Amino acid sequence: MAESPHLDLSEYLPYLVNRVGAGFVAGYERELAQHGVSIAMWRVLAGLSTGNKHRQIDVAEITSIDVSTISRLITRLVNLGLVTRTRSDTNNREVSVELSPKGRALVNRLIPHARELEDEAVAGISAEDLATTRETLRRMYQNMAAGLAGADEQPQTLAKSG
Amino acid sequence: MAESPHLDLSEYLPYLVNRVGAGFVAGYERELAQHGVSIAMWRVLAGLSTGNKHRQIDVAEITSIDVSTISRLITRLVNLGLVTRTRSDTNNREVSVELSPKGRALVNRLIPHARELEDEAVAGISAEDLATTRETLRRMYQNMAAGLAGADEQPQTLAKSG
DNA sequence: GTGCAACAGTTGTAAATGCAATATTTGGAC
DNA sequence: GTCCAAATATTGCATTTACAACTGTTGCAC
Repeated sequence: MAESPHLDLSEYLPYLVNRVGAGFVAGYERELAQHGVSIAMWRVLAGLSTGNKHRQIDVAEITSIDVSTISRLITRLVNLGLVTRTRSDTNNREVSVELSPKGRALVNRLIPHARELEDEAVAGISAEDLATTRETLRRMYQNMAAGLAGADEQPQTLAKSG
Repeated sequence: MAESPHLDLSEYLPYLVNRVGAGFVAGYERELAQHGVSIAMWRVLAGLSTGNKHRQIDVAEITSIDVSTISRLITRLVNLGLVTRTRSDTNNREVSVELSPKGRALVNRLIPHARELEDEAVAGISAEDLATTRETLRRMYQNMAAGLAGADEQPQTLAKSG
């Protein structure tokens, strides 16, 4: 008779990671609500604040949110005046999504709170350990992206909520 | 005129963490589907596999899933025969949730795959860095739990999806 | 040029989720 | 004992989400 396998959650990375992720969400949600945006919207805005123009498919990749959800989120953000959506000049099936001045201003107001959220979470942890953790998380992501791309079919982005 | 604040996502922990979390979800989803369970169900089963009996509120805390969602999830798991739900002997408003033998067997079958998922994600990363990362994630979680409990009201668990 | 597969985005639909309201039970305070 | 607030679970309901189907566009192969 084989031994029963056992999973120690306090050592299991998917558990540790997702639990901290949920903590970040819970911690930032109320702040965002005061500014009239959801976590998902914030993710889109934060994604748009980096780099230049983005297609919706790029935003989906950056945020790990499904393209159909991105489509609807962008519609709402456009209606809120935070984002502009224009047909790409070069490619007529693509769309160019950008922060509007109002959206940029909102992001600028939110970023300090985002920093604060991170600072509170890492209180008492050494800069060295944090650097190691960041690098490890980046490498884990690379490993998973490679693994998903290689696995049978399903060559696309590793999306799916967060 | 104040400078525009800027958020470098590749260094921002909430981003790095949630992106890896989404990667784990994407990577494990298909495996779980073959066994007829969703990610949320797996989280509940994994939570129940540790320790002894659990009330639903305990499961909610462990899994970072809302109590109302847990209530419905448990109902489905009971219907699948994977879990038993009985009124607690000692306290009649509580419920005792346990893995059934069938549920235990399923968890035992799933755990090796869960390990594999983790192993693939950490390929090429030193044991030392992983230990640091695990410990850092635990400490971040503690910090956030403390922060949320202290903040104004809202003394409960830092739940909310994952 | 034509045809066709891949790409980008949108929309329909069913399922999952969270919040608020509710019911029930418990454990003091008095 | 009675009363009342807190704890636990469930249910109603509106929102969010993902998957699949669909439309339109592009870029090749020929």
